[in-house]
Amino acid sequence: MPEHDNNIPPGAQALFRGLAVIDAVAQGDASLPAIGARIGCTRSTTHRLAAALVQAGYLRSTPNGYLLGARLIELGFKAREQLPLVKLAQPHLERLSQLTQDTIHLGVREGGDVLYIEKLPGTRGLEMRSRVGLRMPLALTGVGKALMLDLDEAAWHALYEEGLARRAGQPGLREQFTPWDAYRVQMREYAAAGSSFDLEENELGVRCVAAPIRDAGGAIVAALSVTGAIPFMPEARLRDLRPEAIACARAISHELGWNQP
Amino acid sequence: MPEHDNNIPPGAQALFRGLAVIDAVAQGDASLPAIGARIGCTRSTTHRLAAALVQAGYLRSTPNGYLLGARLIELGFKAREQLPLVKLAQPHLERLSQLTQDTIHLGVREGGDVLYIEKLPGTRGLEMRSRVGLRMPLALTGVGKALMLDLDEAAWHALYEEGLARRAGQPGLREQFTPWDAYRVQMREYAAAGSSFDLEENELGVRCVAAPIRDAGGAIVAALSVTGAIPFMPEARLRDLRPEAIACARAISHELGWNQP
DNA sequence: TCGGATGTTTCAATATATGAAATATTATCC
DNA sequence: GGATAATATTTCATATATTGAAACATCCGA
Repeated sequence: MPEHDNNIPPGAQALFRGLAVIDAVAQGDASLPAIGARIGCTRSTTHRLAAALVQAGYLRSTPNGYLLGARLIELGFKAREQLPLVKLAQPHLERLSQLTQDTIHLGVREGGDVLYIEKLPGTRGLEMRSRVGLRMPLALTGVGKALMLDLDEAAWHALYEEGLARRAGQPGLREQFTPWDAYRVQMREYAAAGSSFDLEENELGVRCVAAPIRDAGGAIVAALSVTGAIPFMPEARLRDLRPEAIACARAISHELGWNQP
Repeated sequence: MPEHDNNIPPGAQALFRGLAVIDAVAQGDASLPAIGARIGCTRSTTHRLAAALVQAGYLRSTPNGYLLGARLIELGFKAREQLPLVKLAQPHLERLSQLTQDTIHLGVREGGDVLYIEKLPGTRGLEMRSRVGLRMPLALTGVGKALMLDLDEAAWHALYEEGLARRAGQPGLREQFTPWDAYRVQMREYAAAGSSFDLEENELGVRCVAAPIRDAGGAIVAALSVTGAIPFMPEARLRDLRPEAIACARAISHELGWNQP
């Protein structure tokens, strides 16, 4: 539920309403009344915007409602190509994948979320829910925590709270999530080590090691993770994988022009 | 270069201009003057729309200009999920891929283009330019021709001309493309056989067999192809692959509720 | 240090998007 | 199958949101 900035910028109400229609459809609203209710517009306005979006290929109109259109598929892949990171990181991720046999993720920060921009499935069978194009709260994933390593504690706390709030209402809710005190201690350790873990906090039965990728200026611009189901990820193996993940991330950082330790 | 219907629908000028900004950026325009020139707006208007799109995550603003934003990655993958076809066809395509070792494509019609919605790379090394999210003129590709099989000759001719016109100005232009008379004869044969070929018309050194996929109403809604580089695709093998491609397409059609011969 | 190009903000004028209401279409129920 | 509700689509007067010009700021390369 990517919360569009609710403050509509001046002079772009119609555009924003149009984009809100796309959002509504992306969230599953298929009928005009449903879309209209979500974006707060009358039937005629909603219809006009939706019709325009269909004409532009951003939506398609099926017998049972509106769906996202083919133009978005096209733009989505083009957008991914415009991230030089994906192409550049590919060979490194492949190598890591073959080395570990596990699932590899690559993600970037997008507001308070991590957005996965690449996933190499891994050869151990077991599939996880993650997919390219999926968003997850930063604070609840290994990749997300790696993206947070350079932030200060105030920012950690804010993202932690935001993540927990977002999780409320989710199906797999675990009532007693790591309390903030313990979380902070962990994050400090991760920051010191230059790599984070995720120990089933995000998805039951799934663990991962993650490491940040830095650009020429040293800023964290992405993170990768090695992820696996519990049977393949005992504590010892996680520790062993850590240097591998860090090394791979560093190699990619190097290609981006980062040369510091 | 997906030509948006130039007739803007009434009451959606601002929305359409915003989408035009996205298009311009997708086509490589990075600066406001470039975008403004393409969409025919003043600097202030262009800036306002672009700024709004950045705020919405549809664009991102980098030191050297605008690029497509992360929101589009997200929506692009979601759009693909909303095509039940992809998920449904997956296992069939996998089987075909393993059987043939070649590259498998799945595409749908989008205006006068074919839009690839799935690609299984194949294990023979040789990579081709095609990618998921890419558009190609219908008339110039194997998948495209399979999507055209049910149309009449007038439609074939229109798409043929459109395809040739589009190709003019492309780098790999082959001056003497199959003339219309020969093309028509080929298409008739394809229509009778329920499967099309592409013999290097689209990309030098690449050949494929394609077959249409039909929905419950018998309408062609997609097509798949088995594609390979010339060394692996002698005439004889192409002929042998034809029944395989047809069978696979038919199996998928069956899942869509199509039961006729 | 300058000059040209690009990015950003302001504001009055009006073209444009808006919602109410009327009409057409489709689905649902008895 | 016919009546009824729900949804889709079109029309149109109104006011509001969008527009472009112009002023201002900022960034480059010379």
